[in-house]
Amino acid sequence: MEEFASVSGISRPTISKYFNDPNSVRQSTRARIEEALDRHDYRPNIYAINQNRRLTKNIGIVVPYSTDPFFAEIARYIERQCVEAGFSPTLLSPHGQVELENEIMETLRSMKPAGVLFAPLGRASDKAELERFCKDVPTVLFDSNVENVGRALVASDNEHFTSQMVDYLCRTGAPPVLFEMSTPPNPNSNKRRNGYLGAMRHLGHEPHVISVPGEGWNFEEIGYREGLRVLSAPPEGRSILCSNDRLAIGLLAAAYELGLSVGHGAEADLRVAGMDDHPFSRFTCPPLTTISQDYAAISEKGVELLLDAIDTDAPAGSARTDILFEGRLVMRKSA
Amino acid sequence: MEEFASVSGISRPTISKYFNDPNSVRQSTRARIEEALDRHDYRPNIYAINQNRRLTKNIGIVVPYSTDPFFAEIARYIERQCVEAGFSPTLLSPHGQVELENEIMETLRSMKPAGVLFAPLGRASDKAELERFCKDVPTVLFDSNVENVGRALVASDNEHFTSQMVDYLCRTGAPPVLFEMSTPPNPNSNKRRNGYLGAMRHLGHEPHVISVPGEGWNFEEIGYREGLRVLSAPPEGRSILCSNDRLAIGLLAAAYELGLSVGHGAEADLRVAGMDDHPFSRFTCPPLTTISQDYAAISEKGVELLLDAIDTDAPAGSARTDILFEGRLVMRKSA
DNA sequence: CGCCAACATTTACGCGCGTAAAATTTTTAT
DNA sequence: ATAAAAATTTTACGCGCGTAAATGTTGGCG
Repeated sequence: MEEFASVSGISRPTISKYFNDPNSVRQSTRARIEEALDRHDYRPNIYAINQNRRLTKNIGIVVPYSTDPFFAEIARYIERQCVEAGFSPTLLSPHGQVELENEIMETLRSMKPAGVLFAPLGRASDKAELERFCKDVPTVLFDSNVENVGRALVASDNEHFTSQMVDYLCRTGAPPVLFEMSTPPNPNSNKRRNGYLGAMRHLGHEPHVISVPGEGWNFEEIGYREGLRVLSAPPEGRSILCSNDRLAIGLLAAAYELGLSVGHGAEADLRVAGMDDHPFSRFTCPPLTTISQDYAAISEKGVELLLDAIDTDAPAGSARTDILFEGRLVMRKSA
Repeated sequence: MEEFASVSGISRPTISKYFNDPNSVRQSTRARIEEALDRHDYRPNIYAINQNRRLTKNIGIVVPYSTDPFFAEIARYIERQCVEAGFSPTLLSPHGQVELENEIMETLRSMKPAGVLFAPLGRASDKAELERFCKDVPTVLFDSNVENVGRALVASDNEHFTSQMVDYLCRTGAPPVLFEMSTPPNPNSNKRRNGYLGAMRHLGHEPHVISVPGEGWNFEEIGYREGLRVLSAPPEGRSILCSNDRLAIGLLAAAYELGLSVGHGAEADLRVAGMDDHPFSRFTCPPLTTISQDYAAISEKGVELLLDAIDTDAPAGSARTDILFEGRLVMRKSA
């Protein structure tokens, strides 16, 4: 930088200022710097920068399972938002393992990020550790809630998701049963079950929940395996609402294998609906009726709230900002 | 570190040595350090470390499309391998855009990584830029080849993939047509086409390639849209080999919509096969017959070759190590 | 017991940059 | 034109660590 300062005829502190914010120097100075810049292609050393800045320009993004297309997609949105805001996002994922989630928090600490967007594992998360982390680093939770942790929460209104879908299914046919995991790794499932129970009762129907066994994040596999079992004697009403699209994808595969036709036509054996608008649900057989989450809105709001949190110190004890997004019913052929 | 050195009763340079390699200090010293460590939970500042080390312990991983479950999955394997070898992996993805691929190379340069595992965009890649990058940073290509770039290549034997599948399909029914994109974003498609052509001729059949239009990485969408068109008059022989699983997933959705039954039974209208063993292909309707890539083997070998490349300087002009993995035929119900 | 090698310590410097304070120059407003 | 404001330069220090060289210490060996 010293060298570059001399060849560009400008002092080093000014160059430093320029790289922190090109608009903080005079227009003519900026032009001179940028001219010198493409003659010598100098780039400041990020490590030296980050060592000396108390706050780096890094933003951590944590998703529970990066190979899940849903999380991959939303992470992609968030990354773009961060870059546009002038930050460097880093994506980390514990792949469903608590120990890795804790390791990730350690890694993040040493990255001294300006802020973190965190989609926790949920049920499995080490809440004490998470709470301690959020005390030190401005963190916005997304997708999945952990009570009283973080500066804000941006998620879907999962209760409303199910009630929306239950409304639709009841309006167009028999009341649905709920197909879910008995020990879901993610707390959203519980909200969805509550939404289902409430909506069914509100409409005067008796709720019926099918809780299937299964551990971990292999939702399609669980949906398929348990689907084979459950569908050998399809539930009365023959309308099935799956707790999420990935379970539905497995269930559809099971229905297909059993020779059951799925759809909303009179001739169909079964109606199946999911939730999340998983990227693949457009290509299932038949295409899956579902509730779509607004990826763009969630990620935008999440980043916006994080940037707020970053430049306003946490007023200790102040209430967390919680924002829930409603879903959009996507009617396809499965229900 | 100064502080920690004094409370632990050991000199700072020795502490520094310890963090670079705990085995480089005497056993008794190591014990004393580690004892002090859990009393004061000190952690060295990575930015200061990386500034002073000529080579960081970072490894860059680049995949063309991180939301594609195939790449997400292989990236996950690679990340794990890197961590086990004591490195810090960073996953980056251009999401199909060349400009972003070039930006990523810039980002990587400033990260001063020990090495990079790079799955290039392929056809779209800026080859000159990529070549320059690989001159400066030890890089191992994977998945997709760019001629004479990088220190090694670890990929699937794509020609063999198709010939393997063609053999199978011909042995069990009519010779297949090849369903592919006319302008695939990835060069592997060309290898696969060549494999198809060669295998068909070798078996004495006339090859028949259906090249459908479509841009970008929305393979399912293209497979679906063009599938609807192509399957309105199914090709003779009614055996279709798709250039990759994602196209096949779209094609299966189209077949389903058109009421065509897919399978290898006598009563089926169509046989469909894919390639890659996409995580979702077990749950298509019917489950997709495909060629599986060995994720674990590819990632292991890739990391191994990169570590080699890292501690042996590139003998200028020396030949690149190319390793191709054979696929395994996965027989499911679609063909 | 004394010697040698391996390991630790002391001392010292430098990495590339942020940043503060004071002095100076340039720009803007009056 | 002149004063005030804004931007820049000069000077100087520190961040937290790697690393080299010289010196000191330890433990095992004959």
